[in-house]
Amino acid sequence: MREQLRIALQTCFGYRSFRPGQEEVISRIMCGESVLGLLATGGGKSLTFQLPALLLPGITLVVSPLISLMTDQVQQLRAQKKIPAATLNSAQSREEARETLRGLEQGRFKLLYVSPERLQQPVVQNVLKRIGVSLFAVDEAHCISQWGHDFRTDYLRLPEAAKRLGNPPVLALTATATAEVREEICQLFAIKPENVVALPVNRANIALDVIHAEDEGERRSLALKLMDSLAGQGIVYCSTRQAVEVLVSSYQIEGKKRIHGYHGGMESMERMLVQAQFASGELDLIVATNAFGMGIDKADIRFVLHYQMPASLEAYAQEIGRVGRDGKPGYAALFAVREDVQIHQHMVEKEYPTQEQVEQYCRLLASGAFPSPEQLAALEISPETAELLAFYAEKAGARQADGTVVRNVDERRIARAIIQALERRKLKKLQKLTAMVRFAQERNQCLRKSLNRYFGDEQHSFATQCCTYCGLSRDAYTGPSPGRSEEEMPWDFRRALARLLPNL
DNA sequence: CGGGGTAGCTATACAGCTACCCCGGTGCCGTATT
Repeated sequence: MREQLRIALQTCFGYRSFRPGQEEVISRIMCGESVLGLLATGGGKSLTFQLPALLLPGITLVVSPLISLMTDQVQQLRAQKKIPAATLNSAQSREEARETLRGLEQGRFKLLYVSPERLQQPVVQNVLKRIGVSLFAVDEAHCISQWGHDFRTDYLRLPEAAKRLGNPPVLALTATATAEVREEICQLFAIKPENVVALPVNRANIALDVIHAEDEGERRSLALKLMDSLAGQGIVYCSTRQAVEVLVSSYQIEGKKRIHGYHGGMESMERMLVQAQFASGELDLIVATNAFGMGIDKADIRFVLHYQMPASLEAYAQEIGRVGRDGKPGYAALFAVREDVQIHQHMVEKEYPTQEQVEQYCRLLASGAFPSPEQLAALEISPETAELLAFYAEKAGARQADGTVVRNVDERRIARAIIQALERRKLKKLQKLTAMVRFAQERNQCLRKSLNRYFGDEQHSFATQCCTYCGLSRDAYTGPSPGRSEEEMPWDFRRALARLLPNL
């Protein structure tokens, strides 16, 4: 079989050999096993379901978190004309979606990309059931633990969907997962421990730096200097949209590089444009919230700065992991200011409903139906929170198969179950935050070891430089970057304006 | 909790200060609306 796979790889994709981990994953899938693949992004993750898609009889379903990821991949596949692929999502017109469904029924596709939300729709499930799903792939599977438990609960309904589709083998793929997240994914999809294919977490070519600053002012001047002096293209992560806007404006006053902000509050067209400009090298610096990341398939990003601390070491690892995929030296610096923990604490607090809100919600359930939008608004429960409450209420047995509420539901028991589930999640989030804080406040332990150990990796080798505490020369990463020329009119104009009107 | 914006005061400076208020991340989907 190994030989067959190699031939398929050569003839269909034009590669002579597999990259680390790929063959391992694919051969197990072809044996009908469910697999969890922990492969570095850019390491050819998508090939591990694209190749089986060609060899397996029915259709391969790919659950993907972002519309942009789905359209990108489908376009690429169509351009290569190797694999007939399609996607279903809300960016399409009704007509397009109908056409895709028709094509599916006629067996015109081998690969279908969908969001977890779309997969919940009965129409979609029925069509898939009829044509037969041979492989159920979940791309960026860390989203299950990262988002599933709070604002995208449909992620947690994936195992149920797989069951309804006749239990095809599942391939869950991600780049970063702690032992705990691995366990959760394995349990959800009944993946055997021996079918976890993991590559080392350690990124030997990235130097890890932590820069302690007393206050916001000191941090800002240090960061602005660093942004200007580091060589190559880079990303600066902030934890709020406001911080992004402010940092971009202050950089533009004196900074020399081509820079742009990026966050979820921007128009989707602008976001696409900015990402494309960064990819093509027309921008040197992106200042972003955690919205910027997935789907960035750029090998030569030279540095990532964390202007503020992220909410977990998972997020941190994912974000610095975008540096140096080409294997050349890269640099990651985290600015540590004590107060940064507050914003994350606030978000965790805000995210979950109060005990009283849960009780009132359950009282409404007891009256025989899921609360209406008006009732939810009266309780000051956001639509996202309502979704979360409905999910946990269902899990506690408050919902019947037809979608209505169970008669004479025990409101107290349901409320208790929901509150417990929410408390558990909240505690987990706070523990992750604590681990992140500990890492940021570290004053002598090797950062590489701390980070790798968090993910259960004991391999700590490094290529050029290790970390702040093992000794690090920042000068090694400075140098000229493409930058913008001084004569460039629009930029000079903008700079002059910024000087005059710093608040614009 | 803390950063940033703004109103308002002082009192003559094309500001500086304080007190106060507001807001804070990640994305599907579908329906109503511009």
